[in-house]
Amino acid sequence: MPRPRRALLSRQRIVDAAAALVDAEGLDAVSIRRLAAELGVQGPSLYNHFATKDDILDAVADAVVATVDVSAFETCDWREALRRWGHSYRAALAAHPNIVPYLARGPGRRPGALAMADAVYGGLVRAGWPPARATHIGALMRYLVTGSALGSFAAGFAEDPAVYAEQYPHLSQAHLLAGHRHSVDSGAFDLGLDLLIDGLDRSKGN
Amino acid sequence: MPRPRRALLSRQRIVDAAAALVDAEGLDAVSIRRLAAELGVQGPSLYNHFATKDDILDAVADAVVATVDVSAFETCDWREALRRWGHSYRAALAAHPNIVPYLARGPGRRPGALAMADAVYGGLVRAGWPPARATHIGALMRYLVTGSALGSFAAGFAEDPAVYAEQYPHLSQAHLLAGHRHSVDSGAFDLGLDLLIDGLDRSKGN
DNA sequence: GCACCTAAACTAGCGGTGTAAGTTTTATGG
DNA sequence: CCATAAAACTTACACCGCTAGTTTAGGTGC
Repeated sequence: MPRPRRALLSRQRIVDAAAALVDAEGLDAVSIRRLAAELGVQGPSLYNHFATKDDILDAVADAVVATVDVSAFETCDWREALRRWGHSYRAALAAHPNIVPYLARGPGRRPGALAMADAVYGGLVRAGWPPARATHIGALMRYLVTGSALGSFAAGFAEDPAVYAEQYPHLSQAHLLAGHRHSVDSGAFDLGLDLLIDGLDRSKGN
Repeated sequence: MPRPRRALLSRQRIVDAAAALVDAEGLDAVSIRRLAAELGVQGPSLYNHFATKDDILDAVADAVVATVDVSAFETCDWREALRRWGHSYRAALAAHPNIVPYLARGPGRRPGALAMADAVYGGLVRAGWPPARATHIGALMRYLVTGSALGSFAAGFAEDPAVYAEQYPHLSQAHLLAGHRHSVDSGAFDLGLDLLIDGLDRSKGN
């Protein structure tokens, strides 16, 4: 099949299909040939629209980041804005967990990530934070969100109690963690967000 | 070459070579054949010692985690212990940044990670923290450390100011971040650790 | 001391990967 | 109306993780 009368592909269609495939079957399921097959096309055709496979995944990752809601920095107190942003940020990653390892890898210099950084930094500076401090706060939030979205802490423990009995005396209840996985992970995140915001609030007056 | 008079390989030698290769050239440089070549051997020979490539990388990751110093939980106040552990944990990952994306991916059920969890959880509970809270604190620290070790925040910004001028009004100074990369990243981590410990300290009395 | 079994290397090869090169046909701009 | 660019194609390369089967050295029981 030479050039068709109407284009079969577009950047948007490719990104959408890649995102769906990542969500459904994970990062490893995304190969050029497999993705092309989902689009009814041969593998190398994708290179007419993207230079490399990573460019495709970059676009998928950025699409996820672009869904984060930063509007609170326009309308709310900085405390409430940080809280809403943090929850929205984490929720966006949690909605597409399979792309998170990729997203966390490289620096996010794409439009969605930059727009988010712009809104957050601008909001914090407008609220009176010194630039250096605003940078640290933004970085810190990123650490917390990506760290929590990346690997479940609770899932790191086997469900078989026998694993711990012998060698790890304090982990005798650890096998229960996997069952409460979501509440443990979100509880830890909420704790971190609270400590962070309260601590900043207290330090601001000084 | 059939079986040699003296074994050429051992699990330890393979892990050491893999760690060196990861450190020197990154995760992508580690292929079975390449790693074997470093060891003066053909690729499939490695499968006499490890079942899969991931098993090798797991061992590398666990060796890094095993270097984290948790002794402070035996000798110090929980506040100081958390601080020392946090710094040691982050330093261990920062010393081998290329393995971090791999480490952050999967659950760490290997001996080094479990020993660390055991010491931390045991220390916090001994200090009087309720088990659920101790779990959250451990998880939170992991989020902070892996989040900060994983991707440099500062490196996410291009050094070319022109990138920002048009579209991102608040990021006009962002091109300077890459230059202060380390101080920005460690400053944000230190801020987070301080806020976390101070906040916990204040909440403990209640 | 010999037979046996396992260990640890090998070679060959399968199916899959990302991507480069070159081909063909269609759509479009000067 | 023709030249050019676009968008699909096919072919092919070098590499990937891993399996299977082979060969020989080392250690163990009779």
